[in-house]
Amino acid sequence: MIVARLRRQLAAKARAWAAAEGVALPEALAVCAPPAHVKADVSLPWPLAVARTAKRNPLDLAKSLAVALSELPDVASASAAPPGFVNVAVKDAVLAANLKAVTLDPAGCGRDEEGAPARILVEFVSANPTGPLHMASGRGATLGDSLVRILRRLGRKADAEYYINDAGARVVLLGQSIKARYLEGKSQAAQVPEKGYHGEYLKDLAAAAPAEAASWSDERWGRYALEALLESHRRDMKAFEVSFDRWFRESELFASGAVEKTLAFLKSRGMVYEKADAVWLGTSGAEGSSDDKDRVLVKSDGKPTYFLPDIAYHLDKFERGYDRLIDIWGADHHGYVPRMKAAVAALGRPPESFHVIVHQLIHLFRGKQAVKMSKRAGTFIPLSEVVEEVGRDACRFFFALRTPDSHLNFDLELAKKQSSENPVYYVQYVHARVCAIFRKAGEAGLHAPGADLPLPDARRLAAPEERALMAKLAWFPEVLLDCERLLSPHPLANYLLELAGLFHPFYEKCPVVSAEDPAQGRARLLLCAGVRDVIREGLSLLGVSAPEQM
RNA sequence: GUCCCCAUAGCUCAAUGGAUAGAGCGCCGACCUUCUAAGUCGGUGAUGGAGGUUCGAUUCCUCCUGGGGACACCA
Repeated sequence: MIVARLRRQLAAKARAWAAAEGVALPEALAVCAPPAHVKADVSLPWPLAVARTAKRNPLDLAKSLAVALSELPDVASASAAPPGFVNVAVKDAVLAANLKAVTLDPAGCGRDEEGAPARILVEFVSANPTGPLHMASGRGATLGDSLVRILRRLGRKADAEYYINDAGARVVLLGQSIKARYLEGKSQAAQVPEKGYHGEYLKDLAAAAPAEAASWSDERWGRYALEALLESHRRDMKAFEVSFDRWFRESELFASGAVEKTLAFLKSRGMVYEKADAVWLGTSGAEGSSDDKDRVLVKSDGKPTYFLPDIAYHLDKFERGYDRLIDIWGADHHGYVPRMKAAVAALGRPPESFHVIVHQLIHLFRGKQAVKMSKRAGTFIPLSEVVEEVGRDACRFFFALRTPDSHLNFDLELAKKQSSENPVYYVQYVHARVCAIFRKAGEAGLHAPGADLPLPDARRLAAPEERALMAKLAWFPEVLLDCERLLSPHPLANYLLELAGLFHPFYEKCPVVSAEDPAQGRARLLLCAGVRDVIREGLSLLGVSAPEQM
C-alpha cells in the first residue's frame, strides 16, 4: 500500500513541478527499484525522459525535481544522481507504520479504474481426457490457479474453468484402444489402432471394467475410459490444490445447440463461405485478422471440426458476461493462437478481450537422460507421480518461479535427491523460524499469543537489516500488481525468495526474545509478524503450504 | 520452407529501455554456550555472434549460429 501511495504523491508532485518548469512528462511515470549500491527506496528516471525534448541538462532537472519532491510528507530525502535519476528515501516512520498493514487491503490496491470491474475468466489445463495429466498440465495448473488467486486478492472478479473435450471422434478411438486392451487381457487377438492410445494406463482401466463390458460398443468403452480419466484429472488437480469454478463439457455445446447457433451467427455476420462441400471461416482477408489462412468449420462429410465447438465455447464465455478471457495453453498449441484470435474478431468481440498465455513445455530428465513426454506412446511421466516424488509444495513453487516463456528443465532425480535444497524450503524455513520466535516470545512473557502489538517508535527499527526488511515488505502489493500485469505468478515467487534472503541476516543480528529491552523486542516482533504474514499470504497465493515447524 | 519460444555465472533461473546485471545451488574460506546451521558472513564467477535504433540495450529491430515447439477437411 505504501508504495502505491508514495507513487501517487511523487507523480502528482512531479507533474506540478513539470508544469512550473515548462517540461512535458510522459503519460506513464514508472517507479523503479534502485540498484544495490544506492541507498534509496525508489528511483525515478523521469528527468532523463524529459531532458531531450526539453533540451535541458538531465542532471540539472533531476536536482530541481529532487528539491520539489523533498517536500512531500512521506519522503525522508530526495537526491539527484547522474546521469539524471532522482533517488527517493521513504521516512522510516512510514515504513514502520506499514507493518500494521503489510498484507494489503485489496480495495485500496486496485489501479485507478472507472466503472464496473471487469469479469475475468481464466481457462487452463483443459487436457484431453484420453490419458492421465502430465507435467505440462502441472505447469499450466500452477500458472492458472496462482493467477486466479492473485487476481482475486487484488479484488478482481476472476473465475477458473476447465474445458473438457468429451465429444467427437476421439471418444470412439479411445474406446477402440481400451477395448483392444480388454481383449488382450482376456488373451484374445486384438490390436490397439495405430493412431489410438497406446499408454499402459488403459490396461489398468480395462481390467477394472465391469462384467457387462464384454458387450460394450466402441463408444460405450470410450465413454467409460473418458469418465475414468476425467476423474483422475479431478483427483490430480485436487491433490495439487488447484480448484475450478466450473468443468465445462464440450458435449454441452452440442446438446444445447450452441454449436449450430454459433455457426448461424457467424453466417449472419458474413464470415462464412462454402467451398468444395466444406464450410469455411473467412478470416484471412478480414481487417486486422491475425490468421493468414481460412479454416474449415464443417468438413465435407458434414461433421464439424474441433474449431467450431471451440468458437462456440468462447462465445459462450462472452455471453455468460465475462469481459476478459484468458486462456493458458502449452507451447504445442501456439499455432492455434492466431486462429482463435481471428475467431474472436469474427464473433465481433474486441480482440484485446481475449488473451492467450502460452507457456513453454517442460523438458523432463532423469539425471542426464531426457524423458520424452508422449501421451500416445505411453512413456510420459504423469503429474501425479512427480507430485508424489517431490511433493506439491516443491513442484508448485518450482513452476511458479519461472516465466511462462522459459523452457524449464525438470530433473526428477535431482528434484528427489536434493529436495531439501529446493528454494521452497528456503522460504518455508523463514516462516517456521518466525513462528518459533513467537512461541519463545510467548514463553518468555514478552508477547501473549494473539495480542495486538503496539506501533513502535521508528528508531527501534533503524538497523540496516531491519530497515531493509521493512522496505521489502512495503513492496508486497506492488509485486502482486506486477503479477497481474505480466499475467504470471513468477514475480511473487521470486519476491518471496528475496524476502527470505533478507530475513536471515536480521535473524542473526537482531535478537527478538533476548533483545536489549522488552520494547525493543516487541518492535522486532512486529517486524517478524509482517514477515510471517507476507510469507504465509504469498505462499498461499502460490498454493504452497507455510508450516509452523520444520 | 514458414511461424512461435529460448540462449545471462560451472548448473537452474531473475532483471516495466536505466545506474556497478541479481538470487539459489556448486566451489574455496570462516561461523552453533545466545529465538531452528534446512541458516549466516566473506570469496569465486555471466548477457551466443554481427550490425542498427536510443542520452542509455540483457530488454526493441535486422541478420547469423545453436536448442525446443508448431505448421491438416487430426483432436
